[in-house]
Amino acid sequence: MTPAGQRVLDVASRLFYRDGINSVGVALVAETAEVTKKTLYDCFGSKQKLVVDYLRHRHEIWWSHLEQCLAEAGRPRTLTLVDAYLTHPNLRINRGCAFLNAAAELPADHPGLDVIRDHKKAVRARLADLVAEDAPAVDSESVAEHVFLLLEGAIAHIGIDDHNNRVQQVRQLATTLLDNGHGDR
Amino acid sequence: MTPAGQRVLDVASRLFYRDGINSVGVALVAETAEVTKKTLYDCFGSKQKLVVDYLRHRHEIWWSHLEQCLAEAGRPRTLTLVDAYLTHPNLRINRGCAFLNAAAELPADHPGLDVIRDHKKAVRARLADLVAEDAPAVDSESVAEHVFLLLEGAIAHIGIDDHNNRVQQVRQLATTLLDNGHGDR
DNA sequence: TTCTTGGTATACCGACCGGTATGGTTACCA
DNA sequence: TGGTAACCATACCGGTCGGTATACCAAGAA
Repeated sequence: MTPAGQRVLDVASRLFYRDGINSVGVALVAETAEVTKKTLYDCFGSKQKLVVDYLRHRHEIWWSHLEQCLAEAGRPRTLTLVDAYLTHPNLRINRGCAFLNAAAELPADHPGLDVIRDHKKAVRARLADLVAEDAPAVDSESVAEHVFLLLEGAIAHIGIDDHNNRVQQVRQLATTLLDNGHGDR
Repeated sequence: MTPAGQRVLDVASRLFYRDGINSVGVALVAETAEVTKKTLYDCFGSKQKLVVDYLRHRHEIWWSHLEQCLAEAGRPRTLTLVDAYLTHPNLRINRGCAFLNAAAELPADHPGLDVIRDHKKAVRARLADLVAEDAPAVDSESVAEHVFLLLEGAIAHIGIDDHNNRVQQVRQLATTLLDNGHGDR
């Protein structure tokens, strides 16, 4: 990817997340990235593809941050995943989940929806791994689903409610779940 | 509200929820409601106000349905609230939560955001009442928050994932929570 | 009977949308 | 030396956006 293309992607990621995909035109993206529309279209071909790349890019940043946190962390690493939502330096999570937000405004046939589904599936699967690792005694699938739902609920509410400590609450709830394994059966 | 105005609001509710607020123009709303744009603007004044009324309308429909379910239900009524998300006849919940979706695409200064916050706060408070009623022994605030997060997570994923039984899972988890009161402290 | 209310139909406005066309400039590389 | 790749600037395209203007019509109330 060329420097200009990288700049476009970075700017698009920031603006799409902050203001919504449909509210941000390609002209604004190009102008903010100090690039001509021609260059933008030479790099991405269409807004649709730019949106897909935005989602993929966002996933990659988040995923590599997660894996790095996991590599450095001690047990239980399930809580490390929860913490990763709070500690991320690059993507400021203050408008909820970029993927849920995108899913809310993209048309039903947009290829970006596949990226969103894959992202959620990946997080959900990684979470199941970690729960199985942390609490082998409990029904890990069920506890993973439980924690996943809590997390999704908390993140969806970031930027809506004022009190952002919901993720912290999820952390505490997850701790209890790992201990006594409730949510099984 | 005049008959034409009512028709506009009904159509707008359906289209805004199905396709997203920013993707639906006032011209399409007017045309679908078999009404002139002039009539639409006589009734609502602006798209912004139409959006606010859409959210309020959606809340009122949902709320009256909930209260009716609660009036007819036996204990525990916490589960009745969960069920209400599944059983609603009028508003087909197949694209996630209308309020979370709207919050994802509205600009930060849109007055509709207040309606969204109020709606969520109301549901959250009603849930706390019901938990206190169903399980007086447990820390009702904490369990209510727990169930609320589960519900929000499940509803946010309707229309993204294929398997829609997440609300059913929440029902089961909530049952367990009411029994043993975990999530407290 | 006149006047207000709630409509109709149509045409228009400026602004913005995603996307394209033309042409020029730099810099590196064979 | 010549060519190609990565950019720049600008202007334009058809279409849609939210919103307004003009003019007409029908029914119920004064």
